[in-house]
Amino acid sequence: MSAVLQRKVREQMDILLSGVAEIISIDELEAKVARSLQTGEPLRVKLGTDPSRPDIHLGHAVVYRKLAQFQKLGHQVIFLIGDFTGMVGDPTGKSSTRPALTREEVEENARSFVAQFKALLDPERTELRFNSEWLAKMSFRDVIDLASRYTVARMLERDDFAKRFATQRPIGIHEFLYPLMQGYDSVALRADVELGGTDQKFNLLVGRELQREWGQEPQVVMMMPLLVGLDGVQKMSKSLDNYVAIADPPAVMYGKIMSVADAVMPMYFQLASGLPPEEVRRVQQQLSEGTLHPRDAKRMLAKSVVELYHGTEAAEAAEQEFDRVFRQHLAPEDTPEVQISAADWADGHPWIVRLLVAAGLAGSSSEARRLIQQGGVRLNGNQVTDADAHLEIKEGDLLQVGRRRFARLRRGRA
RNA sequence: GGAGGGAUUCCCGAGCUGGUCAAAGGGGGCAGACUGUAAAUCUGCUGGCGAUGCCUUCGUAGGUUCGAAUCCUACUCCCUCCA
Repeated sequence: MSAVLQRKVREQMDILLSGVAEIISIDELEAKVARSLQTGEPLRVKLGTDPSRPDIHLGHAVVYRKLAQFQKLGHQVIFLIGDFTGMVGDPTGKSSTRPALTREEVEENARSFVAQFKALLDPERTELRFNSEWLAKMSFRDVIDLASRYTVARMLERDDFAKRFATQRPIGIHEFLYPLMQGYDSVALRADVELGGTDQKFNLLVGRELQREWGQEPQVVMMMPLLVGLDGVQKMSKSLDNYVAIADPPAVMYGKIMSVADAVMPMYFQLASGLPPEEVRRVQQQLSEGTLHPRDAKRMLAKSVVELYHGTEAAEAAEQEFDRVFRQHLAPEDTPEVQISAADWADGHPWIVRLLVAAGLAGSSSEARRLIQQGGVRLNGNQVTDADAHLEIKEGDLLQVGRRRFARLRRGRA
């Protein structure tokens, strides 16, 4: 290997290995990168995704950003939508079966994915594929052939299967097919590298085995750390509602990140912020030394993440808005206006309970009463204490429940 | 194929010798205090209704009873064990 080539390989490897949780194997990746540089043939880098949930959150983004690095280095990235896989229960989940999607839904979700990852990947240079392309064509004979390439013993190496088998909980035969399908995707795509979270290890490795069976060079598998959710305990997921979607509007995104547990801030800086590694290290050090207030660190974090997806201007606006609402306890700039019907308006002297329900700040009059009793209701900043009160209101009055739910009152026509 | 266990309010889960059960406890959520926006902690609330009472809820449909989440019958759905 020439010195020049060696240096180029080194450069790519430095970038590609940053932030990676585990890779199998470094040597194989280095060899592939070197060969790619020599032949000018880009590496084929695969990322599979579940199409049933088209919301990309910061946890996914960790992997997407790694994919983007490959793309920037000139490699061919393949965004695989597992539309066929979606019909089988995913054993990684809590044995909940994924819904089968219609053709239309799949296509719509695909568009949604592209729209979302535009902030990270260049759609023009991204190969978008669906695994039904090859899986739907397989006959039962083909499936048997595929199944014959793997053994039950090896399947049971998978942690989830092993546990369920040991505790005599059911394992559907079809669940064995799931890793096989994902692995076969790598064969069909002739993947050089497959990316995934650390929880995907088993499936990713099956891809290597199957590629060997089909006479291909096994893919390198690169696993990214799983980002914990906002609660700082469980992994980020939509169903746990502890996620930040990359499509979240700036203000929402900023607010969510400000609510992240302090303990996981360093991890967020590392995996989710757009800040360079040196900067991240500096912040982490200052935090541990106590020279940087955690709140200020979190502000930096929130701003940098919003900046990544929405730009500097939006990030600054989000920060100002946040300070306004949460530090100064003022109503947000864009306080939602609600139309109060004439009946509920009651000539400017509505029953407060009714008003709260009409404004959408309480789900029922019982709830409205409770909120008042607990001292959580304010009209123009004045606490309302009497649930039977008929208060005087006028256009533009501000009704507030709790610390952050506001409504600007407007008189409706009807 | 055989034997048995269970379905309770947003979730988990008591209650099931019939009334005192809108139903314990925990979780989640909401509100209040504290604060850094938090987290942790503490307190309260958590079916509906212009309400010291009334209405609807305990898998579904019937029945017994003055009265049923609690007893009986049928049905539906889950689960465990044996084969």
